[in-house]
Amino acid sequence: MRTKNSSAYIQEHGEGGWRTLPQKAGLQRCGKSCRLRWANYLRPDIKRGEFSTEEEQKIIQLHASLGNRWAAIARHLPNRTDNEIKNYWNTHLKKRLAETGIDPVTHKPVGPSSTPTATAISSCSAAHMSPQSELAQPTLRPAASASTQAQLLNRLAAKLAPSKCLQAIKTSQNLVQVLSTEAEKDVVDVSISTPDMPKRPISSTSARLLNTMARRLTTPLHCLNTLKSILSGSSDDQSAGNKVIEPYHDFMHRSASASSLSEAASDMSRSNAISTHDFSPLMESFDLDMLKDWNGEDSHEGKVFEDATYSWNNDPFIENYQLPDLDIF
DNA sequence: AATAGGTACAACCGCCATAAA
DNA sequence: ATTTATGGCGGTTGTACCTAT
Repeated sequence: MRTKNSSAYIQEHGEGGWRTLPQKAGLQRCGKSCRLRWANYLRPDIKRGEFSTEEEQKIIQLHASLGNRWAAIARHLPNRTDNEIKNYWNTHLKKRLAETGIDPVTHKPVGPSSTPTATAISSCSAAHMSPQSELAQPTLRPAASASTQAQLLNRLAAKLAPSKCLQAIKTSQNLVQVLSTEAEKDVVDVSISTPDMPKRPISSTSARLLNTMARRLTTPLHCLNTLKSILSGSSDDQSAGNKVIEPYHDFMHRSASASSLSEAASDMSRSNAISTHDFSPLMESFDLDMLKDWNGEDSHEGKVFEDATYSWNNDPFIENYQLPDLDIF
């Protein structure tokens, strides 16, 4: 195609009228071909070059929610074309996820059983994490020896959007009873944040809250069930007895409708309420079996998580472990 | 230097939705 | 109500380029 002709024609006459464009521009192409050439290559506002880490993470998150709806994904990445994103997914991201033990279609850990190994969780988490999260490792021990417990929290932290989730936590009567005054203060701090509020303070607060939760909740199982309840908006959680968190539940309900997902996500994004991510794959990957990895690992050796007497309080690792700051988008 | 295999990305194809006739 | 034109979309292919042997 003679690029100069089509570009000049479109810049002079604007987009549209693709059927007549080839004839008027003196091209031996069909209109459809010209439109694609313009949309995917010639358009002057197209961003070229390497995808940033932020863009990569956004694509992964959006793909988990939207699937192969490249045009919808592209709308969240300014100046990137759906074709470019599709190609980048197929040639880079899909492969990278597969290598880290994540099914690129379902975004769940792969393997003979549905139970992810600690390594898979860690890798998955890293694949989904922000640059800050990826770089910020536990201060007390290297990442390679981080416990599954920490990885669970790490992964959760990477997924949580602060405002709505933490507001949900705040409104959870069960948790408010469990959390200390200090923790609740953190929640209040977050709930009054505005869309213009810088990310880092929110993230730090989110991390502090999760750390506090990890310390205060009586057992890992209790914590897990509570978190599952919060994030799923379940109305019949038995162990934690939480009530439905309306705002979050509303989002989940709206997200269930593919046709309205984009609109719902857009609404929630505008209100700084929650990320566009669908948490259901995350929730399904929170398999109780995976908690068994806690047994016999490092400082948890010999402790059985099902044991109701086991408390995270005074656990030296949890006490001192600092979740990395989160990248909220 | 030649070749095979892999990779990246633009382009193509077929299907679908929608608006206009 | 039906047909046609048009544009949008996702899957796939073609090809240039790179790398290893």
